[in-house]
Amino acid sequence: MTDSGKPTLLIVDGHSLAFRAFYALPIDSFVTHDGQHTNAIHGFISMFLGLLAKEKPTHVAVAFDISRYSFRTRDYAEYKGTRAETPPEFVGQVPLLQEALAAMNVTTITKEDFEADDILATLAAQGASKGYDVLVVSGDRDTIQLVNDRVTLLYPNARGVSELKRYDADAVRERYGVDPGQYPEIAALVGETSDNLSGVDKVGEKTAVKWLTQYGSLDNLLAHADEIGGVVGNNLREQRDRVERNRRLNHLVTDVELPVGPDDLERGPMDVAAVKRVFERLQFRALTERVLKIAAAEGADMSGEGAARSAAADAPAVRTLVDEELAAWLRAAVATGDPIALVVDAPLGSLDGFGLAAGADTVHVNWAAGRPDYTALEAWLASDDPKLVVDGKRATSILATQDLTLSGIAWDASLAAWLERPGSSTQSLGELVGSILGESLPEPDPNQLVPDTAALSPATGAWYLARIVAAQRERLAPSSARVLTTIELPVTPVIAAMERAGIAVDRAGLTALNAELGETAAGLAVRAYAEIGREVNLGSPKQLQQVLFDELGMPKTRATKTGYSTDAAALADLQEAHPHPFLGLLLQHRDATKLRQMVETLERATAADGRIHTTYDQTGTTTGRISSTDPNLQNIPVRTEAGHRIRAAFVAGEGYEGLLTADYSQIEMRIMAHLSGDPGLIEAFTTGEDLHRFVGSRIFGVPPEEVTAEMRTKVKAMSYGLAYGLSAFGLSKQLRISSAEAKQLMTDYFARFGAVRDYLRSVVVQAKEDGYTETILGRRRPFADLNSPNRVLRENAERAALNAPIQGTAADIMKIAMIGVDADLREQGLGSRMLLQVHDELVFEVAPGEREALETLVRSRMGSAAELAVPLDVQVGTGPNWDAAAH
DNA sequence: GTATATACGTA
DNA sequence: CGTACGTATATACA
Repeated sequence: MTDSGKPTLLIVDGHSLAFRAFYALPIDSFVTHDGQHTNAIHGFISMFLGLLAKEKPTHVAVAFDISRYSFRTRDYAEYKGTRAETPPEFVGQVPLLQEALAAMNVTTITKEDFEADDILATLAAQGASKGYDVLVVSGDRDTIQLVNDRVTLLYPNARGVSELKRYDADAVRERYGVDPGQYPEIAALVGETSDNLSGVDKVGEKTAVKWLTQYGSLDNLLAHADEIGGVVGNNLREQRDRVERNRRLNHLVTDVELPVGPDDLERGPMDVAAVKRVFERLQFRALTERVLKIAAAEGADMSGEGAARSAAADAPAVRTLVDEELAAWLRAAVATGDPIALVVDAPLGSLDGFGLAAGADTVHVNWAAGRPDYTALEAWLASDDPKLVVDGKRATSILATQDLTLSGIAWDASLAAWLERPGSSTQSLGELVGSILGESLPEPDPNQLVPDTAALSPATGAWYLARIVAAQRERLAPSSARVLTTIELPVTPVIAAMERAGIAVDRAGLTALNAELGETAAGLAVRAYAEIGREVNLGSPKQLQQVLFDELGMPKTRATKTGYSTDAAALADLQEAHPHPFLGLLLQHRDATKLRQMVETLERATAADGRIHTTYDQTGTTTGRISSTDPNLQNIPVRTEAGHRIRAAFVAGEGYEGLLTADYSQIEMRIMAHLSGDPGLIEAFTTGEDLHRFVGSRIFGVPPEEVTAEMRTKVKAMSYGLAYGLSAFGLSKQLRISSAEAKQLMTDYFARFGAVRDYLRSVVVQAKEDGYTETILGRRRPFADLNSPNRVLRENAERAALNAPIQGTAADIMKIAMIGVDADLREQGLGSRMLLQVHDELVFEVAPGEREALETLVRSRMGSAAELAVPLDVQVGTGPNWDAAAH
């Protein structure tokens, strides 16, 4: 800060910050019309403007690396050798960033044979000696060594570049336990993965600090290395040369010859015309306003250019409304016809209030349950008047706890963000502000018990939300917007209702099963111990490896990162090659323990109402499926005997006559038949013959009745594997047949169903061209690695791309069916309700006397959810519990 | 306490 | 060398 009156020198490591920004901001959200990616530039400039505003530096420079080669790579060729190729989307961003900085009249510095950090080190040393307050901004930990009384480091946190952590000498001492100057000694001992510098094995920060504290310096430590005991001591002595090399390399040079010194870096007025030109080319809008605002404030010549528009990025003031004021506000806001942004304020899960934004008009409403004055608000919430929300399912659920209905959701920023980038993790409102608007919300530091920043008003949140939605509407692909409005928004309340309903469980049954499985497991463990003559932890892969490979001398299995596999498949192989009773007991023990654990989880998850309420994640998958957590009810066992008993514990609740399950049979294969248009496969689904028998008869050239069980098994594995990109190798492994036979099987399959192969190939080709796949309903999934030079990455992406339209279309169809079923249930005034969704299966609770009506409407809605070239077959079953209702 | 690796349940 | 998930345990590091 300049409070001291001293000049402040701000020096930034351009590459490291741009690179951090590149990974912090979505690649696809920042692309100019001509395809130039700009996310790194945007993130950097946004951060940089923040620094100018906050730190008010009098002198500024940004240093860049020239290449990945420097005097350090000559010393140690592998230095930074593990760094991946520069991502293609990053290419070109640095020169543009340099142009932007030039327009802003910021000096950029490079130096052949040195890294940017050396430039920072040199300028920091010069600045400090000339009496500047120096601020170093870098994402490279080596710059910690530059910190002293005059020099402060600003270091980005893991999330990106929008927040910088301030390291003065005290902060470094607190964080690392040593003086800044000694940090490189820690780093030398520990190593730096990102620079490809390995440290002393088994030595982490803690040990390094302990040693340095004890011996005072690295030199002294090395001189007394023989005093250190244990494995680490040995490692230190044996790997001393690594330490010395690391220390040599992480020392930053403070006397690089530079064309400029600190005094030459005084900030001058920006070239407003140039700023506009460059920023226009980069297609930055909000950022242009920010930079022009700063330029104006600093007295740049704005003449003839028109002053920057008034502060659009400043949130308007918030009013808190009650009673008639609120009713009037809602009337007026609704009358405009524009949607109102709504933020439900419930940080701890219970409703505290609302934030509303209509244009720049932002209001806050405190919630007090049962207050009659909220009639207008309640009516508005339940109305079709358009609303913009974030995390609509959570909003819906929280309102439901107060018997409030939320309708009229016209846009959900969370769903839109997910549809645009289904691979990204779910973002909070604050994160969306960062990733979409490139701004940052003032958020309280989560590490502070007593926050020093006031929490953001939900009304201001709503104002940001409206801006986020505007940006999303602008850029979301039309097909994705269609998926949002026709599938995701309408299915949200259906999912929320399933969560609220939960499913009843037979607690006594679970408890009994738990005890029984516990005894079984204990008995199996005792017998297993007897077989090997000692007790081991059967749940520890490490100990099992010891027993199997060292003590029992079994042949080595598939290699894992930490040794050899002991998974079920590996144990089955072992049993064949080297039979031993221990193996069978171990497998049975695992099974019993796993199931027992699952039963216990279910018992613990049972709520006071005797039901289990899972949470569905509508934005948790890349393909469009929903996932289930706390507990996961989409992976309840089904195949084994004990699995059936667990499912039998899911029952109809009080007042219901039973459960009904409805599932799509072979929906993915049907979708594949439709998408490929393969006449053979389409016929398979229209003849009424068993699918795998039909396909088997074609492949093996025998009549359907002569397809043996073995043939059917092979065909089934082949068919299902196709949609996953299964290889001949994988097929041979799974079926335990020779790879020649597997290859022949695939050849025969494609000879009969050639269009399937053509289709699967075309999916990948098209995805390579477009950069994304699309389901029948228009749901997109982007792929980055389809053209990667890295074969593993590329082939993984190819398989995922091949699967995405199939799995995704199935997910779309199921969601459409759920929307239809839910609508019918309400329209027909039925009391039956939807409880669970397991990807291709729905579970319902049947109200008395409604079994037939329910089955009819479920069959109808599920069967007609999509019009494919083959029929959608729906299997329905009913019974007192989930197991009995299955078929 | 947190992160990683392994194993395994479902569609 | 088969897609998509979530959860549990052990283990190593803090």
